[in-house]
Amino acid sequence: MVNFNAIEQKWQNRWEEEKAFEVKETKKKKFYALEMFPYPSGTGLHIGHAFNFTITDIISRFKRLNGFNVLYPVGYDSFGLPAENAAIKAKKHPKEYTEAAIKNFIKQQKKLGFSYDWSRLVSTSSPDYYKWDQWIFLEMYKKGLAYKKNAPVNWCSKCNTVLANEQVHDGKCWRHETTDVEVKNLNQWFLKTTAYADELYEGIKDLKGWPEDIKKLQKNWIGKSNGTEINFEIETPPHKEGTIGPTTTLYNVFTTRPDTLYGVTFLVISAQHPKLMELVTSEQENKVKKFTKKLNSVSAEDIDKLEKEGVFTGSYAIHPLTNKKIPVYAGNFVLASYGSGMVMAVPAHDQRDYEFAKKYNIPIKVVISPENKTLNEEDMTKAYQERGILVNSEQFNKLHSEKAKEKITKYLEKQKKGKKTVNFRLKDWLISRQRFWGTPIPIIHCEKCGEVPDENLPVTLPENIILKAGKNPLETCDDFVNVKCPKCNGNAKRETDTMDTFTNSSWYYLRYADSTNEKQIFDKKKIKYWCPVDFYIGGREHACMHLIYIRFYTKFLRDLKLLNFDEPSINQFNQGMVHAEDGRKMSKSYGNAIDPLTVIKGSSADALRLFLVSVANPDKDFSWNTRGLESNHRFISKIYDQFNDLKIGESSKKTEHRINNAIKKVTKYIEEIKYNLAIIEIKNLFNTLENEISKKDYESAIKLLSPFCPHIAEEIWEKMGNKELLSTNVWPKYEENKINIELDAEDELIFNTIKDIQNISKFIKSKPKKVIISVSEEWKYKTIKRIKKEMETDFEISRIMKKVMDKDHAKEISKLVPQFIKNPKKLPEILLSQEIELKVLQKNISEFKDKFDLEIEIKSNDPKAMPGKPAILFE
RNA sequence: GCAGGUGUGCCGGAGUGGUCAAACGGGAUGGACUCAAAAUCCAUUAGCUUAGUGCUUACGCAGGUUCGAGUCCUGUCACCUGCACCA
Repeated sequence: MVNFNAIEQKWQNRWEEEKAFEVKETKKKKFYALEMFPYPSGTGLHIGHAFNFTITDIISRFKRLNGFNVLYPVGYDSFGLPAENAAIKAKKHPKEYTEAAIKNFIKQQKKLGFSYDWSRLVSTSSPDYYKWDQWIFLEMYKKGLAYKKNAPVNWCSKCNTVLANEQVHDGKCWRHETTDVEVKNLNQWFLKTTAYADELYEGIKDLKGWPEDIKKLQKNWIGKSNGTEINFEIETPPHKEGTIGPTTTLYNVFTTRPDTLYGVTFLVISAQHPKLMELVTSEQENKVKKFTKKLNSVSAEDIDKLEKEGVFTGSYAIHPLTNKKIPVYAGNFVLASYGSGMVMAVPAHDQRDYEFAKKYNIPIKVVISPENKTLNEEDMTKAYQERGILVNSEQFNKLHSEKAKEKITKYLEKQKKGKKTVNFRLKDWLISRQRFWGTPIPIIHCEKCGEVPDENLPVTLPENIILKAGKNPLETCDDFVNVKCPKCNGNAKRETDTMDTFTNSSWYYLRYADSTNEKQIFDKKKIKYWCPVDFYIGGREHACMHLIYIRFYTKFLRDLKLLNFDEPSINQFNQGMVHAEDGRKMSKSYGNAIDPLTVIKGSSADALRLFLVSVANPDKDFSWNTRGLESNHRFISKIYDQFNDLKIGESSKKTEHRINNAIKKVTKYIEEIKYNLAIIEIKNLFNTLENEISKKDYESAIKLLSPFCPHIAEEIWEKMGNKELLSTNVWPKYEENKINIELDAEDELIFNTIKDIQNISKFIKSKPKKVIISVSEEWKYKTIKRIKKEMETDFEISRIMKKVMDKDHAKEISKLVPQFIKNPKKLPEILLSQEIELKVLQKNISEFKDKFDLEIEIKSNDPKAMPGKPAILFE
């Protein structure tokens, strides 16, 4: 028995000793392969990680062999809630917990044989790293891109703390099953992602190497819409304590359908709108308060799952064009954060508004009519949301919607009652977290000077502290909180919010290029050489958050003149999800999780790697399957055994063809990240290898295998007498002239004919002495006939004959079928292969004789032969 | 609710307009080898069949485009994923 684990250990040690994958800037062309760095959870590496890293390692090894200077770094996104929770439970500092987890991760990653440059390791919870997070924050702060404002959070009154969405279960606190989670407004830090919204949106179309679905998701997420901002005057009721009478205030609403302006019969303000209460009359106050309270008991996430509901505020707005009074409602379906948090409602032409109007008996007014029809309010059962011709719209009647949009907007602009505007769905990024295990925000609050940036970086997390459940521990840590103001040296308090961990992961790819720089965030020259990332691989779930944040940071740092490119990565790849054998999500709670290390112990790292990428295209989900793993392990053992029996000498023409063809195909498939198809080629190659082969050809075969199974490949490579590492050798080149498809056709033909003879032998139950193979004309021209028939029905040749054959065969066949002379290049491959079959059949009579010890005769153009297939007759 | 995706033989999955009853793998059945098993190798694995590169029915369901659809379009159903404090 071969001990694969020992072989793997041997090569992992060699790679490490020789620093085989450590890189420096050189004159060579670079390739930067990056996987989304993991959160080092206490439970260690799972199969999903192994899958992600294997995909990236394969492309890294492939590019390295192809002469690229490959940067393939490794690191850990080590701040975060789970470490904090675990630390609370274990009464330890999260740092301790995190360091142990990272150590475990490193061990596991090494066992899988990834070709990382370990010297560049980055861990975001280390002050050397988060110092630069704070630095970026301050740069943003200086530019007005980091600011504070009120925002809702989930709040548990028992814990007296903010809850993450994850800690809210069915509207209750995760630790207090009977306590409703409240929505509370806190003053929090934001990054102004909206400042780059337009560039983030418009830049999507230039992301040529990104998958279409990710681009679509981002587009919808950023949600650029062109529309019109319309000013509505609202009569504000007298304030309760105030003595002033009713006043009018201007409120803006955003709409993409200004053409429906005359159909507005009410306004709806978001129930979460900060100024909502200013609009509420004393008569309506109780009702409104009751309504908002009901909403507050629901977690923010669930609000849009509620039925569309609302309540009248008591106030009326003035329609800007008709000057009519229209009621203002507070509603649960209007987003406070989109546009101005208030919408104009056109029940006749918007389904949500329609339902709302029906519910509260608000009038419906048709202003858009389908082209040859009239709409009637009474007959409507749902809103007419399509474009059409304007009616009931005074001077704009008879205009088409699109034209009317323009005209109405222009008219409003003239009247100073509105303007053309662009709106984004993208919100500013709330980065404040009321937690301990994150990057401290480097701001000091001084009573005299106000907010003062703390330039004395890094602002580090306190170390001698035991975390407790509940309140943010930083708040109670006096040493951390009480500081002197950097400006006036008076007493001041440090900001206790920490940053969202997504800030850490928004620029880590840059730090890898210069991970140990203490003086600056990175050396611009190094960045210029290594960045942007050539291949960025990770899960699809990051499409809308991480992948937007990383683009945002990139653009910001570019504007600081630190980068000379606009986008973080050239190519993006998203691997599928790994499901357990039972089809469910792999998870500890289901008890169906698979530990990669256990798998390796039972078979080999190479088998695991091979299996992970052989089942399906890596961008598809796939299910774990123990049998599949075993069969891959067997394949590896087989190669190893096969090598021992192999005679290194001369390759036959067939072997040369196979090897060169395999090089061509495997290279193409790896480049397209179609590893599953590459592996099929590799397996076919090894399975059909003849036992004598030239050294060069066999080495090529091993090289093809090496990105997938680097350990066994190195081992065989060494046994062949090579002293240098295979991992840093050169990828084989194929020779086109050695590829000869006729050899494949020959194989197939021989194989089929043998099969036929066997079958017929069985049928006649006796061994014949002579076999006559007769071929009909019809067999040869069967396909031509079909095409002719198709031509009779006015059929376009060029469309069907996409598969082009080479000139020589085209000529031959064009002699037979004059119609094709016009377009000989466009003959289908079907014809080609059958012509070859005929030739090869004749060429290989001798081979049949040897195999079967019988006489074989071939009759061409036999009128008696069956159409469709060469007939085989026995005597 | 909004957005994105997926649906193929017993199973996992290739496949993007014609060489498709469908690559490759797994399972199952039969056979070879063996005292036996494992491993390995070969065959079969939609139905019918006069045994033919034959016919019929098949790529979620219902329509459509086309000479031709697993592949394109429309509708529909089912499932999966994301939705801004998990990372």
